[in-house]
Amino acid sequence: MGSVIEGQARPIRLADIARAAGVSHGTASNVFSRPEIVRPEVRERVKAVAEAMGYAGPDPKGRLLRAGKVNAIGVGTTEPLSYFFEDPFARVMMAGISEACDATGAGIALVSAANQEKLAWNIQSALVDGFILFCIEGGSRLVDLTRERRLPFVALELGFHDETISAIGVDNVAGGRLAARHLAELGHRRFAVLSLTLGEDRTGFVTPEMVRWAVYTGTRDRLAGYFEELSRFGVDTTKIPIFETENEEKSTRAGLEAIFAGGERPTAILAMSDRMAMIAIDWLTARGLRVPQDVSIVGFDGVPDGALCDPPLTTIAQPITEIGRRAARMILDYDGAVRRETMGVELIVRASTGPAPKG
Amino acid sequence: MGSVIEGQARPIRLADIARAAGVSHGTASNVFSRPEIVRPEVRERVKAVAEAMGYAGPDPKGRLLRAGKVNAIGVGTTEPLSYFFEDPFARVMMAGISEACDATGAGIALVSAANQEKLAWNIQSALVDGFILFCIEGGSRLVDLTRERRLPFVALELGFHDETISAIGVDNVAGGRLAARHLAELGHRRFAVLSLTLGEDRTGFVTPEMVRWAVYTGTRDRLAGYFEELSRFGVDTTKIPIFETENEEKSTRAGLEAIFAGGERPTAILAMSDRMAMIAIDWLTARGLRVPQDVSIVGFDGVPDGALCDPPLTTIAQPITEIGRRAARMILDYDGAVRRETMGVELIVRASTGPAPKG
DNA sequence: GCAGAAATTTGAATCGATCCAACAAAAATG
DNA sequence: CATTTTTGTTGGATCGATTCAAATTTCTGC
Repeated sequence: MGSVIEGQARPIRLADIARAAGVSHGTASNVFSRPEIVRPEVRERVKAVAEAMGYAGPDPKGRLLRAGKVNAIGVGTTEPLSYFFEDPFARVMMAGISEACDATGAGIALVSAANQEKLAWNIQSALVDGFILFCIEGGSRLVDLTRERRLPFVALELGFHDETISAIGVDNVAGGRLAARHLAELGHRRFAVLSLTLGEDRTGFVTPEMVRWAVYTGTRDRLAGYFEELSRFGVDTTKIPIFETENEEKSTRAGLEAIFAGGERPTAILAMSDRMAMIAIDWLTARGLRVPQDVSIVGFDGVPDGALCDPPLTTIAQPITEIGRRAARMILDYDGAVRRETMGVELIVRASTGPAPKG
Repeated sequence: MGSVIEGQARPIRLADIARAAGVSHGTASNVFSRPEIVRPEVRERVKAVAEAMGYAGPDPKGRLLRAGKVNAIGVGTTEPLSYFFEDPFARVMMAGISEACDATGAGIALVSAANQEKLAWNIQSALVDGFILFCIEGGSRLVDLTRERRLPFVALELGFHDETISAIGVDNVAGGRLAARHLAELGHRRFAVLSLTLGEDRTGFVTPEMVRWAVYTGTRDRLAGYFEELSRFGVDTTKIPIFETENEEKSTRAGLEAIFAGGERPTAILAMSDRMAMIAIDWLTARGLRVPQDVSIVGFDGVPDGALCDPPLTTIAQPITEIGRRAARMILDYDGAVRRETMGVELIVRASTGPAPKG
């Protein structure tokens, strides 16, 4: 009796178990969430009934509403989800985030979406206690969207003027300086810069005017660091070509074409990411230019791949894992305060830089 | 009036907005989830009130309970979370999963935990519509735990006899054969096997007896493939040393030590993962043994790193990305059926294998 | 055998939304 | 102007659990 022909039975709820076992839902609930406070006899009976009826255990959906905390942190980006598993920088960062999450048993929810609209929806409906945002291209939209959720969040890279949001990044000016000084001390005087994006959605040569209006202050600061230091060595920085790329194959190669098309070829390249630096090594080698004998290259980031490529890359290393760990901790230990942390960077000299060629 | 001294205001609910705007909660709900059915005038008023009160939008926790679907798929493993970002095989697999998720706008929740107890809790309380399980070490516990959630799930690698669970993997016997034939045809007659785990938590040499009782039939099948094919070339397979590792640095090196300690050194190594194969190349090179002149090595998996190492790795490539895509699709398009898919593998000849040394 | 303390159990309230049948108002039709 | 249609709004029921004050049962000690 009871259920009739009914083919598809709907899932069993805790209340069904309670009824079948002849106890109140309160008690049934306790059997699962605080078993020690219910009399052993009753506890076993309820468990037996649950087992017999094929109860899957308290549904987290229901629990969640009452409990409030999801115990997971969301990691958002405007790139496709595969970015997290393919980009070397993201991977190291995620490893750091993972570590902090593992330590407290929290989960990680990856949030992204192809188009603007879906992204908004996904951010709005992500079941998380807070967000860590990879603020690359389109970062400001992402931040705006996230802000509306009114959940704690941290931006990776303090790429915004906005002091009201928590962020964690590195001392970009110092990094720029370190890279520039290293090359200048090796005798280089003719430079080119492979730059990350300054504003939204564009690539190509950059004018000083555009630098002034940069949306991404991280990019701007690295440039500032490069130039301040080079000036001290008497280099005329207004002559240095700056090519803005999207930090991937195509636009970086285009940038190199453009840079080497000119008459006065650089002997040293300042790349704002290891990714671009490695693409540059590749491009140069393919053209018969030797690294570092003909052209020296300094990267930025310090991803593990940089140590493995040929020649191994000289770079400005960020404490990527540590940044990830801290970002996760900020969300996990959120106390309502806005935190902005700046981490130090380190010059790692490997084989992609050498003395400037004579003449 | 109303709220008094009260420092910490509790978050605004949709009902609060409805009251403040003088509409029913039904209408307020519609303003956010189906704005087109509410009169523009009312809609704007409610939105204005929401804005003014600092409403964060409908809380997904509430929505979830009613909707039932989370729109996210869980990916579980017994390894720490960083496994997903560091292991090359896992990364390619995740890229495939990501692709399928991106296509439908679903999210990915990473589930793991250091200890047994936490893992159980995390699986039980993961907010997902289904699971994809990385069944490596400790896979059976993971499967048991997941089964209790009574959500759809797919095991990666059909590493279990159990025909009642959905799984997707490759034709391990065929893969084993392909690898073995390739080496045999190059003239090799003395072999050694670097094996993945057969049962739980052990490393060391393996006896035929143990192979018979293998928990992980994937491992067993690869072995079977190796041996069947080698027999056809007249090799006495009972003499081939099989060393079981945990697919990482330490135990693999230990295995190589053990294998090369014997008098009769192999001229060819069958490794059940690219990871082990690459560690082996490293180990051999460090001992002054040339690959492939002195020792040939065939890997298994076909991870991208294999093409980049020195010498580039000959391997049995699995369609890893495709497996990931299909696994995700199985969960996303779940229809209640148990599906078991077996994908083909492919021999990719690169430079880690060559003719057997004379003598 | 009984008062009082301790241990369990109960059931209503709550978490924050969505859904839908019923109703009301406005617009279209005859 | 009465009647049907169309369009919008309402409020109760529901999703599946947890919580907690109050009620009940069991245990102690005398």
